Amino acid sequence: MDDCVHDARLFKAFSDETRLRIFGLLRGGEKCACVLLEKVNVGQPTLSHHMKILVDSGVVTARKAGKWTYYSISPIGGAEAVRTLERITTVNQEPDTDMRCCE
Amino acid sequence: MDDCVHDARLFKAFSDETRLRIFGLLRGGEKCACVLLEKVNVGQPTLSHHMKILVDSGVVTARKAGKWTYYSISPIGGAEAVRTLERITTVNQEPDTDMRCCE
DNA sequence: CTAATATATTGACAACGATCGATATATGGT
DNA sequence: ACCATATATCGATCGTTGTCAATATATTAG
Repeated sequence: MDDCVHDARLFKAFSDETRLRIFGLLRGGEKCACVLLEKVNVGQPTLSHHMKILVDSGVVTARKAGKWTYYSISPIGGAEAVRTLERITTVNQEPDTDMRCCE
Repeated sequence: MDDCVHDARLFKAFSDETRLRIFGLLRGGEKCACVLLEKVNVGQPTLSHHMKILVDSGVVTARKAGKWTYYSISPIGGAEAVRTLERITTVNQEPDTDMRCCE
């Protein structure tokens, strides 16, 4: 039911400004790493580091073609992340009993 | 349209295991800080620190009553976070033009 | 007013993460 | 085989953040 560790790692993928800028580019469709590199203002090893985080958390997929690697948003991974966030932020129907504090 | 800085800060709220455990408790309804303190395994200053982050990012609301402070999930803040994540992970209808790399 | 309780703030510290330069690996062209 | 290009990995650095102990503030009870 609640693996907070897993979910925390998932949302860490979205908690960095550079990675969100990468998402902004990938929203326009699949991109080669070299295109991302010239649009995002980080060095090549740093981009590689970010792409690994995004792929490992399942929200981006990598497709290797020859020398190049193409990245795109995973619709499934994205939808799962959204559903996870919905679950986390949704209040239960019947509230807890006996969870009041002193007073 | 895209303030990555703002969004990154929003998702940082969800990127910590302890804060997700707090959400798990708040899903059962409004809770006093003292109840959260005895359920979550951190010290009082640390809990206070986490609650500040959650309130500042708009996903949790604080209600002060006498000595006690009651926290609950903000349905509006939560829904906004979900919509933000939906936007980020949704691929555009018509792809970018001229964004291919060499080859 | 004083004491007790609830929460917030401060300061310090350790762990983590983003970044870079250097280097390694992989692939295709000549 | 050699070279150029694309991406990954390594090691170091530095800023960020989660944590706690100590202290401050706020509120209620007596």
